Amino acid sequence: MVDTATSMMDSLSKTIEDSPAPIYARVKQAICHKINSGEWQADQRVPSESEMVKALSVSRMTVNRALRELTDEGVLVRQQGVGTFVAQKKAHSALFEVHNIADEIAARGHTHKAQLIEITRAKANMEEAMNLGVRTNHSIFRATILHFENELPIQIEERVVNASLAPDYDKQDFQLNTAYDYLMKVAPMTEGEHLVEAVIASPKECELLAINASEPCLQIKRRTWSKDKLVTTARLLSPGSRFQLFGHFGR
Amino acid sequence: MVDTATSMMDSLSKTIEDSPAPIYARVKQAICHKINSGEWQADQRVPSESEMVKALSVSRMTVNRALRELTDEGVLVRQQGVGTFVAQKKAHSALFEVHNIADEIAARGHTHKAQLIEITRAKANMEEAMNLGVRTNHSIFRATILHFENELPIQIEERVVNASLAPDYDKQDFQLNTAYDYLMKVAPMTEGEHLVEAVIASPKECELLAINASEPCLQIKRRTWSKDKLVTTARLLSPGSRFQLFGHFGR
DNA sequence: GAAACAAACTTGTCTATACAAGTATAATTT
DNA sequence: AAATTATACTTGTATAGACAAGTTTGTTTC
Repeated sequence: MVDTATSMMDSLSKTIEDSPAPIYARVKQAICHKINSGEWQADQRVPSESEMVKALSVSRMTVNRALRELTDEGVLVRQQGVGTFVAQKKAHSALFEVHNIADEIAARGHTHKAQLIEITRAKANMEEAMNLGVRTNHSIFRATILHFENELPIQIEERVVNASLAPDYDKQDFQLNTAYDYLMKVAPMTEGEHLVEAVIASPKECELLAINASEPCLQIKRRTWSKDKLVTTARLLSPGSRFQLFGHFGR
Repeated sequence: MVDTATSMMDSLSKTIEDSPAPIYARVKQAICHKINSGEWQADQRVPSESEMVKALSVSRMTVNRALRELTDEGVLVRQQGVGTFVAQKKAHSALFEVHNIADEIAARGHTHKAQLIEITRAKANMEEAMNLGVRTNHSIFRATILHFENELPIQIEERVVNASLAPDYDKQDFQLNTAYDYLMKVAPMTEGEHLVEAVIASPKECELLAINASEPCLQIKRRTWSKDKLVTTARLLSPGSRFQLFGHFGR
């Protein structure tokens, strides 16, 4: 319906005004806003690429990139020759909920203790910069913390924090694990990802964890964002015999 | 190094010849082949976009799309002004969203194969009954499947299925992995939970996975519900060196 | 030798245009 | 009215060129 399409496009073009982000990202944002607000319903046809090109005065490649990325992200569904439609919300979406390890241990009725192995303020090397999405030599904190549950070492935490976003990170009391609370306060977690694998710990790590060299360990690499900013990367290493990871998805 | 780059590009351009797939997809494939074969190592710099444009006689937009998509998939790491590098780990299996392992492997551009080790219809013993939320002696299927990625064993799947909810489970073609599709059809997944830990495989499992006895393995125990019914429990075992688990939360 | 500056290289993004392939709609023929 | 054909619309993909922004390398100056 022409009137409806015009109306959709008119408000869509209003939505993407005034932002320093790339145009393709703003188009994505505007579309998501339409969907999240309920204005565009599941299975509803989205304006065609050429309609968006006209309404937004941008190139088709830019519109195409926005729509394609939203399709990859499961927000939209496209079919060649037919059109683009709002995807139905998936029945399940699995998440790790990221918890404060102290709270997890307390929830088990056990006692948590943290031992700060080291913390330094430094300039990010190239790898750290890439992992944190900052420039090389950007100011960071590097911290290594050993966590105990009922006096038993349960996890080595190696963390790199963007010092710009958490300037007083090194002033926290790591024995009370206030560092976690501090991070949540200055840069509330909005997004994260984890990579989990089974590894063998290095000799030094075996010593810290009080395990022998052949014991398998669970390694979790986690990156955490606040809004669009990558706040911290962490590598968590736990003996397989003492640590499990639980996840739940669905209702 | 010019010679090395020329060599890289020469063989890259040979790799992408003769395929009906879109050019951007062929470029992706060729790059993945270089990486998976070990010819391009982690952290190694990949030829620049303009080098690839020249060597492959394709447009920069086409190359850019291939590199960008591989970056999104975790295969490559890019930094503006610096270059494109091979990422340190393979594209990882998305967990906690439950996917068909065959689809995950195909999405990486690899070949999946499944070998049915055994399947039997049986009466649930007490432990199986408890795990499935059914009565002891309830009718179940027990299946053990060995999954391969590019001819390399990557995972042992031990599964127990509630036969009432999936009566034709044993009639599926496990080499084509239609069992997964069948389960999704008769009992669509609405809820699940996972328990992940690092373990050492048994000698028999080491043999199936073609690993030595000291290699750490990732074990995932998963329970899956359809509506309020527990459909299946699975134990997935993968060598740490070949398998990672990825999770994402937030937007 | 160090610092400052310029040049070159690299990725990020955008525009315009074109053709391929698939589908829906409109027009024509029977 | 039904079938067939043509047209229009839509997404998929590709090319060429341009400018912005970031980084590295080379040159010049002190």
